[in-house]
Amino acid sequence: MKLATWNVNSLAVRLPQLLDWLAAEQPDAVVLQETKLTDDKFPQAELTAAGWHSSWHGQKTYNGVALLSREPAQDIVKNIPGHDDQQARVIAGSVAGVRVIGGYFPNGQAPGTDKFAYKMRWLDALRGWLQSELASHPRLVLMGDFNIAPEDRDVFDPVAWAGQIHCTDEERGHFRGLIGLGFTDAFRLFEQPPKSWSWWDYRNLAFRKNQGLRIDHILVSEALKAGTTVCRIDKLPRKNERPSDHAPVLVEITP
DNA sequence: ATGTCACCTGGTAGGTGA
Repeated sequence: MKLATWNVNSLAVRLPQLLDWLAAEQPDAVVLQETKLTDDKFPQAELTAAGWHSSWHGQKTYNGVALLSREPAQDIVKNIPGHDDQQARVIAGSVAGVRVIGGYFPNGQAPGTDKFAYKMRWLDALRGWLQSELASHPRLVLMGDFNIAPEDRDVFDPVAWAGQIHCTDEERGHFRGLIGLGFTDAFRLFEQPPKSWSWWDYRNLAFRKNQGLRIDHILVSEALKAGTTVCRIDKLPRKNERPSDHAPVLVEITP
C-alpha cells in the first residue's frame, strides 16, 4: 500500500493541486495538515467526486487535519484521547489493516515561549497515547508535519539553526522518544539524496537555493518495517506556481 | 536584500502565525 502525508497550507487554496497530485500518485491513504478550514467548509463533495473517502478535524484559520482514503477508514479518532486541546492537530483511522495516524505537531515558535511549552506538553501526551495505541494496533504508521528536524543532516545550515526552533535538544529528544516506542524513520531506511528537505521557507528564495529542513516524517512500527519498500519526498508540487511551503512524503508498504 | 504566504478583522491596511 502507498501512504502519504502533506502539509497543504490551506486546503481551500491547494485543493486543485491536491486533486491533481492524488490522481497522479494514487495513494491508498493520505493525511493532510493545515487545512485551515472549519468542518463546514471541508471540500467533501469535490473529494468524493474524485473517488476519495474523507474524514476531517478542522478549526478556524489555523491547523486542521484530514485523512483521505480510497476505501473508507474505520475507527476514526480526532486529537489525542484524554488530552484536552483546543487545536485540531490529529486524525487517526484504520485503512486496510493499518492504523494510520496523521499529526500536525505544534510549531513551538521559539524555545522559552508559551508556544514551546505547549509543544512539549503536546509531545508528552502524544507519546503516552502512542504507547497504548501501538499495543492495540501493532501495524501502525505515524506521519505528518512533526515540526522537528531530527538530526543535523536534516537542516540546510545546522550551525545557524543550532538550538533554534525545530532543532532544539528537547524537540530532538522527543523525536527519539517516539522512535524508542518501536518506530523507524522510514525515510532513513533507504539511501536518499543529500540535502533532502520537506519544507522550504517562502521567504529568501529558499526553495530555489534549496535551503530547507526535513520536518515532515513517516514513522513505521516494527511490524511494518520489514515490508517498507520505498520512502521519498516528492518535490514536484513545491515547483507549482502557487505551492505549499511543504512537499508531500510517501511510503510504500507490502502486506 | 529578511526577496513570502494565508488568514483574520475591518476596511481598502495592519496584525498574527508559520
